[in-house]
Amino acid sequence: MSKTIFALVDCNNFYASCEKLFRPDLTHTPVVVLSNNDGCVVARSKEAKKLGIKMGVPVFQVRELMRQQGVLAFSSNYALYADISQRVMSTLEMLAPRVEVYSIDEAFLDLSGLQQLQSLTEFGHGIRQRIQKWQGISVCVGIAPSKTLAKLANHAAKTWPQTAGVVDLTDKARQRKLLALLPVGEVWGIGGKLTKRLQQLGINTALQLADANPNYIRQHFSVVVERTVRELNGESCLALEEMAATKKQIISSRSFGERITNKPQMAEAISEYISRACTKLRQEQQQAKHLTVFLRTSPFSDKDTPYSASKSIELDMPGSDTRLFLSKAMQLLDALWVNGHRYAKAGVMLADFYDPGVYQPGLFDQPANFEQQQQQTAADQKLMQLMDKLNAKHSKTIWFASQGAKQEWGMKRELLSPAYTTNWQQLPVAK
DNA sequence: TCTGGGGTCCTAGGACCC
DNA sequence: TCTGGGGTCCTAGGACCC
Repeated sequence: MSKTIFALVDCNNFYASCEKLFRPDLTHTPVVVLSNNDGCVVARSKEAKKLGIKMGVPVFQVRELMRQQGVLAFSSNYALYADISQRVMSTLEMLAPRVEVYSIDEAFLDLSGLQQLQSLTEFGHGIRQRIQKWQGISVCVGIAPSKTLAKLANHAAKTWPQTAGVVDLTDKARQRKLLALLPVGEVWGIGGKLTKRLQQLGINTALQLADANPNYIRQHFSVVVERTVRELNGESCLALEEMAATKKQIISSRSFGERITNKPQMAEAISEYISRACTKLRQEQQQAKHLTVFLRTSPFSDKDTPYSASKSIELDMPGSDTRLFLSKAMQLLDALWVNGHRYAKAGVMLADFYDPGVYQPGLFDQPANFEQQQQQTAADQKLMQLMDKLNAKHSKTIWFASQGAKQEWGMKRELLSPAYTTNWQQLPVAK
């Protein structure tokens, strides 16, 4: 049995690259992509990075710089990114036998056994060339005996141009050389808080973390960090997961384009979120028994009195019918709503999932109700299926009146690019 | 004036039981 | 008056990721 080898393939500046795909005129223009409501910078082209625009900054803080430097901004266009992502992932699936789609712009590949047949570095370059040619997206490839090391190898491939976008970190000496160069905060799973605590113990580099005693780390931190230490030493603790795990919760929430101060508008927003969450729930072919609704004012404002509240409810039986969750959510909203606040955000969460038909009623539930409920459920399911089918073609073909037609509180997306690949009306035109 | 959204996993501590 | 200890389950909150 040969040793496991992972590759991490990660798209470079993914959202910004997607925006440039159909705009050859922007090849050398600095481009940023904004979060919902055009609030923060969530992606930057390499030109924008060079200008010092940081990931996650609020747009208003860099607006002047962007104007001076001619940086072009786009609202996030998830329909486009998801479509390009799918194409990249299918290409990877042709090139490697086992692929784990880790996020919209990253995938882990299992390269075990490949070493006997060809050079891993060459294989990495093959991936880069193919995706560049077929999708027009540039990727970097990191190769190593554990996922955590593959992440670092990828980081190295992105950081140092002389690697030409591929780093093979299967060699132990090479691993240690790279680890010594990297601050501990660059390690996958080590965030800001852990970095601080580790530094207090004199652990500043990735190599120092790798050389720490796993038991000591477990005592002072957790099993998670202990696993990271082992992974840094080339011991694979995190397996490749090809099958997407079934979700345990579904959240739908948004910041409002404008603050909400009246309850009917809030009811519209909550209805919209319930509708999205239930659609997702049915896509997952699951039923939920738990519902949470939450509202809050802006945590950044110092003139608004802060208010943040959530309430939950357990249904008698798990379900996926939008109407059922709508009526429960409105009850929760009645209990949560307080007049006089300027609400900035709200959302709903579904949890406690069951496969349809497997829920065991409790000892004291009324069996008589179940038969009735089940008959009703069959009809309800048909209705929901029909609705999902209609909305799958063109979202918002039909919707519940409570969601509101105008949605004045809705997201700001003033800088949206066309849906080049997912809408016939907006296909790119070759001139 | 303007600050994203959607997830997962782990731990600590309380409630409860025997 | 004296007032154990161990186990389980659940929840809230913290930390991380992209």
